Amino acid sequence: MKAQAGGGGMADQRREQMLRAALEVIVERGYPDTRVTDVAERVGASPALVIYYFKTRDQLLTEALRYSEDAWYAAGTRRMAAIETAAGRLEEIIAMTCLPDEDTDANDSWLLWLDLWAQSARNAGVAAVRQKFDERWRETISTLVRAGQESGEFAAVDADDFAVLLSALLDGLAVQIALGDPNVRPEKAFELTVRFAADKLGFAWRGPRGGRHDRN
Amino acid sequence: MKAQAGGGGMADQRREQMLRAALEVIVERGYPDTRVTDVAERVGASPALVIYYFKTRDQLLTEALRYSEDAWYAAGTRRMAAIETAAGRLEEIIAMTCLPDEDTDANDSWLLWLDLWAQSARNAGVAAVRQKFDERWRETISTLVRAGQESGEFAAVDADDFAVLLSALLDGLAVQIALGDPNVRPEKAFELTVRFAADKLGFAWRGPRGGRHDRN
DNA sequence: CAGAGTTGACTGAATGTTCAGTCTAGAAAC
DNA sequence: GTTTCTAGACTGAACATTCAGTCAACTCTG
Repeated sequence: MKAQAGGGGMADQRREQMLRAALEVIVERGYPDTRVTDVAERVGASPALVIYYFKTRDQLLTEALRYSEDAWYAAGTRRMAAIETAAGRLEEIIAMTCLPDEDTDANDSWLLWLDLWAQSARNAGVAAVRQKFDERWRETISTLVRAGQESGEFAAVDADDFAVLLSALLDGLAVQIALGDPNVRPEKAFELTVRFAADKLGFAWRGPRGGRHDRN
Repeated sequence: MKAQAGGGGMADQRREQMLRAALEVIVERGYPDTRVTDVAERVGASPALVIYYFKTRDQLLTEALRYSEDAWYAAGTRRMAAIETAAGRLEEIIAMTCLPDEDTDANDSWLLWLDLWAQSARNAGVAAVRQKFDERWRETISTLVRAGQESGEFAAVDADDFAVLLSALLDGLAVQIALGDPNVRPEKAFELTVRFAADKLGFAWRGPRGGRHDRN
């Protein structure tokens, strides 16, 4: 029964395992209803061990959110690095939030965001995670826009304003998509958003992708 | 539901008092941490009485959310009725979600929305409230757009697509505003959004002005 | 290299608290 | 005098966190 410690980095592995388990539970039950016991069960350990690693439930959950956001951001920048045109990179950003994806568990990210926002209102730790993430993301967008402007792909709009607008739009659409609103299908949301961006930034868009994942 | 009418709806008054109290507590503590006792205390009654009226905590909270959304929607349509031009009405809609307001507790609405969304993911009752509210709101926008098109104020864009876009944008901005993101000030959000709408619908906007919601 | 000591991972059984919801019975209204 | 409203005391379950200690794998030391 008891999986005893083997070699050295057991602890780190265990921690990460718990973080991932916590994310699963948060998606299933929601942040406030995620119990230490749930996480413990999922990694085949006792609740006491989870507390042993994270000190408090709140620390576990906050760290789990940070872990998830970091992973999402990293995946995003990794993907964008593989695309040459600014327009293509922008399209990828939009696709990441609008379109479900099989590689990552991006699907879960949406639900996680809802919890992240709701918790941010009262939990300082969570608020910090969100703040950092949002800033980073808007920064990514505005940098991308400036790059496109320098290369002549994009028109001369205010990059920061555009970043605020686009990120807000994506957030709003993500809510609808996460909650499965029948009036806002992912493909539709994607198309509307790209059209919006193309219109604002003045680049031509070649229409909806025949099949997404025409991987570079 | 079993409003016995009879001699003065004391019961109805009590109910509404409790609903309002519940909303206050939800804003302060968040939906999941709102206790029956909190609501009872706020109306100077016993927890047992609150349960007597609402049967379960969940029913109380769900009904409170519905109550709030209905009130917000009603306030919105009431205000719009007083404005003649479609562009003016649209501006009012945007102002309602972006700008803090002294009459209503609209400020609270934003935080309420975050909870509403997060709960919608797992609570069917709350999900129903949200679904209905969103649909109604988008309907309001698209109807307004069509009216503006008939009167020649607005260009011929797809009204439904525009409604999806605008409502998502407003939702996304509401998140930032609700959480007090320093990079997204209310006035800025308002201006960006009106510009977006004016651009899309092809009407002229006379720029930000102190004339509108001047409370100073 | 035996064994004494040390450490890190781990657990089962409390502990204490927090709440939603119930029960009993009294007060008010009709 | 029955129905409606109300409170106080209580129950029962759910949980986070603590505690005291187990167990195996190490590192010394003589």
